[in-house]
Amino acid sequence: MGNSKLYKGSLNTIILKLLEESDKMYGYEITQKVKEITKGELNITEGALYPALHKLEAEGLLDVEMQKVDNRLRKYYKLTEKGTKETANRLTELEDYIRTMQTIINPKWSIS
Amino acid sequence: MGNSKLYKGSLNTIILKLLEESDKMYGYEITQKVKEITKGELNITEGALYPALHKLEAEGLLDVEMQKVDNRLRKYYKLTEKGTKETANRLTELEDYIRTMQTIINPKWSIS
DNA sequence: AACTTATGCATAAGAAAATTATGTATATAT
DNA sequence: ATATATACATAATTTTCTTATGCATAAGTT
Repeated sequence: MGNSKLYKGSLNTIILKLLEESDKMYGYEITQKVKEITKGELNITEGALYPALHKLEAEGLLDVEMQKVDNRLRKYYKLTEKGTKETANRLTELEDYIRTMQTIINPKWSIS
Repeated sequence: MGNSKLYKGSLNTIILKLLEESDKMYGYEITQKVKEITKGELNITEGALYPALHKLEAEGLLDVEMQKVDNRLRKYYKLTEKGTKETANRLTELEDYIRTMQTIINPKWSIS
């Protein structure tokens, strides 16, 4: 259990990105989707996911809608307008971070 | 101050990578080097750097050597043998993480 | 029928790794 | 004289995880 690869700070961006793609999702669905697209590399733990969702909701980035399926309760989350804007910012930030990391890992300053 | 871009967990890998490149460096030098190669994007704070260096030393990944230059004390750090091996691991891990993040950000599963 | 795994949510305790704020001290530039 | 740069360090706090636990229903297994 635990992946030791989920670098702190990126979970929120992952959630926002998935919601941008899929319109609305519920928590458990997010964990499964991440596991699927990363081929098991990333396993979002519930202890990290649910508090993160609650926080994003509290910040006004997500809206919630309850739905009962097969006698089990689901909480569907979707981006608010504010959330859609913020998603773009967070993605840009993550892309910048990745580019920065690649600059350090794969230094061009050693070529000259 | 503070950059909000230093995703938690990657600082140690950055330090190790720089030491792999430069043989030996002192703390302040590391902050300046990172600032330089990232064009000011990443600013390592002292409150993060020094405890990180102490921890890496305690783990046996770094060796220390004091040196007085211009009446100011410098603590030069260099990789131990163990540190060199661990650096390779951490870099692989970071590359995996970056690849995973790119899979999520830039999804191929939306093409089909 | 009993048991395990999957689905679905939640929270609390603890650890890890930052930020922010200090503190000390010397050197250099204005 | 004063501010900025160099050089280290630590304490308090915050953020963000992991790990552990709890509840509840559905589906599959022995």
